[in-house]
Amino acid sequence: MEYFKEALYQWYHCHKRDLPWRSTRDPYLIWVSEIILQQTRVDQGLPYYERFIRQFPDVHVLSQASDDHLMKQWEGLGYYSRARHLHATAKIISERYQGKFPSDYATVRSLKGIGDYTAAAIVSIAFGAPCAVVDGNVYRVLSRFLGIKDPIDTPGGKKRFQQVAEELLDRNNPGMHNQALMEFGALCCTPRNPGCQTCPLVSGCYAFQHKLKETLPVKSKRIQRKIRYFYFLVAEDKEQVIIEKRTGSDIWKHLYQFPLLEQDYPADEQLLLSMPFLNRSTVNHEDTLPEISREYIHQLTHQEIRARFIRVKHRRLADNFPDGIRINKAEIHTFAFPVLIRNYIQKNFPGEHR
DNA sequence: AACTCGGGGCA
DNA sequence: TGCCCAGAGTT
Repeated sequence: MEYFKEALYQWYHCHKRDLPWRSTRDPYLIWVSEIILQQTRVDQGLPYYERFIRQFPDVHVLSQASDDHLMKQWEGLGYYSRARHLHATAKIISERYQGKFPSDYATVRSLKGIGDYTAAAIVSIAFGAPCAVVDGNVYRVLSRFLGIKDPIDTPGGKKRFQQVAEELLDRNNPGMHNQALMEFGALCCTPRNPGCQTCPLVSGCYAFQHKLKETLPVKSKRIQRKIRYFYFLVAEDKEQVIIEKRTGSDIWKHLYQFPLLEQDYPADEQLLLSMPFLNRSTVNHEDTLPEISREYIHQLTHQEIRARFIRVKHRRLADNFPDGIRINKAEIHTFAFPVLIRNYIQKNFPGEHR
């Protein structure tokens, strides 16, 4: 495997991208970048990273941030529990560790939002600790090059890949080794249309020789989507509109939305207009009739959201939203919304965006 | 072990 | 459309 490693490092030296978290060893910055990059492409995460560290340049500033401001910075990035865990962990580091980021794997691994991958990434990159990372890139590169057919989404398979990665690790420079493996998977050994023509490792690649580059790595399960129907009540008058905060164990926790009626099936329009929740917005003869928006379809990994917005323009918003939050429309852009709702807002609420 | 958490990019 | 992305937490 020395051939593999030498060729990989050579490739990395020539082809690595110039990314901001590569020019620092500040564990805080490494940590933030790793959390943002969980299940997120570099191209998508990069602008969020830049803005995030500008807003929160160190762990103390982050620990002092308000929840809403933090979520606003994360708006649109998805997997919002990452932001919550980041916040909680920043407080722990700021208080219990006096702002000094722990440097051993076990302690780092015990922090909220940091699993096996992220702990290994932080301690290897920031502190040079001999820990091997296993992420989607590593699964792909190792399964293809070595012809490992164990599924990557079962405990047994994960254990196998972890062992192989640890055996392969260059203990002289674990951070560089880990990043080289991942960068190679991201740029050359890609999920589809891998660059085998220009690959420096092709001569030893099991998948290439056996024409298995389309079938490796192996996954045992496949995802299935369920469809949910969301009907949002946009109750407003000239100055104000009603929103509420999402709680409970569901998507978009701690983001805001308009008062919601959810169904497992599409609602008939007449039925919709007679919905009890619409009565919360007392419609009287001085108000305009409800307007029902087009259907917004929002694809997520495990579900498809089909949403409509029922907009009621009141002459004067009554005090009948006990669990809602009454805000000035001019402030609506300071709250974090799911992308689906943000899209609606941008088209239907004039004013300064961000 | 199986589910669930988002959003965007790609063929 | 289905799959994937510098995965982690919950049940």
